[in-house]
Amino acid sequence: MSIFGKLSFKDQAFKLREDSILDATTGILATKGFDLMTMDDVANLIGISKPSLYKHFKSKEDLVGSTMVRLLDGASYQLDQLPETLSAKEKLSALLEWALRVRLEGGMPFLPSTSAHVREMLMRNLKYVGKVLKLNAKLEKLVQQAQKKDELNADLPSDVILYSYYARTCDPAVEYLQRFSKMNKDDIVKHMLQVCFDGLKNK
Amino acid sequence: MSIFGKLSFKDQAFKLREDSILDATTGILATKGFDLMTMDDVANLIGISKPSLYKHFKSKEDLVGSTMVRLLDGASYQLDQLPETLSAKEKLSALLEWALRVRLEGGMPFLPSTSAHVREMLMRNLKYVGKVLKLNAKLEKLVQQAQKKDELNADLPSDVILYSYYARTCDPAVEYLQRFSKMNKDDIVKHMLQVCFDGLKNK
DNA sequence: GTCTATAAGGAGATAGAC
DNA sequence: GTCTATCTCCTTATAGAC
Repeated sequence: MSIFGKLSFKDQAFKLREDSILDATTGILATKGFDLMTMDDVANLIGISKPSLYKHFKSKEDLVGSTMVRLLDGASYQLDQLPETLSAKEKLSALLEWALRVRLEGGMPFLPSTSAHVREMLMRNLKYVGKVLKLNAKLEKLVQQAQKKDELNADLPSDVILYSYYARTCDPAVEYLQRFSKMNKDDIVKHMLQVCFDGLKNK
Repeated sequence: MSIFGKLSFKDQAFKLREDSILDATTGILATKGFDLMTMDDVANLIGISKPSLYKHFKSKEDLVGSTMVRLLDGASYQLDQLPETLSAKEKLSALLEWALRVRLEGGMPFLPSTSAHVREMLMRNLKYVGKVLKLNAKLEKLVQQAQKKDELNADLPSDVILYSYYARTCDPAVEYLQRFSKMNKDDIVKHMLQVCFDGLKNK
């Protein structure tokens, strides 16, 4: 009994440390990106040594994969939490809003759009691929529902809408607005959502 | 006279080689990105040795800067060539179309949006910065003209439109469509333009 | 499990021969 | 001006002491 308790506590502590490693990784990935993030960066940020870091994650690839998996879990959770009363388009909008706010708080985009290198690496991660496919299927369905109900443009191919939707989650305009305009976060989100669904042209 | 001729010929050959180096760099940047592009990649692709490459460009930073400057020159040239009969919005659309086609042909986006690291590097390049500011001023003016004539949404802040416009020139949806859909280039361009100006929602 | 120290390899940049 | 060979630094990853 006391052994179980001890193990459980140890496991908890281990899990907590892993979470803090993932937090650090998320922040560094958001600012420096994959290629420039070093294992030293991560270890130094949380005050452990590099070998200790490797006790938790067996490689940089593993560490980043785990980080992305956690992010995907967050997105899926958000999507599942949305009230059923929302329309398909409203759900898509709400999830995009969540993703934009995550980024504005120092998180990172959950699409590895930036680099073919990173994309290929993640595609070797079965856990990641599984979760991506599952989330993708849900979003694909939402897009098609929204098109059927004329909430989204039914003249556009579904994949054009879906890929453009993904692209908006990592739209660099967000960083530019955050850096160069005096706009607050709420206004940035509001405008990004409007641009996504209504476009740049006059209504 | 013959000396002048010889020098001029040498200069021409030099210029030609430099152009082919920039071509190679453009292609590699488009596929691998800055961080993963090595000077060996560039040298090998055009069949010269690395030291020869360094005779033309004194560093990787210099090489990439020169490549971006040439790309900016191309964009400015395109913009200046557009007939004066086009409206401000039509000019913006035509330039975006040009940028998308450049990317579909294996070129690269002309916004270093992907990486803060690359952006900072380019900002140290005075020639690059000068040309960016000049092009940016022209585009800013076009955006404001289009808003005044109600071709673009006047309710949106100008910088939201401008940054979103830049973002569309490097929209990752283009690569996804090119890779995963059977769509031809003309259709990709058409849809990307529509999504940019009209958004995802039903009209 | 944590650290110090280090191996192994990659990539920017250059020396020096031709 | 071009190449072969090399320097130097950085980064991933691990060996081995405690």
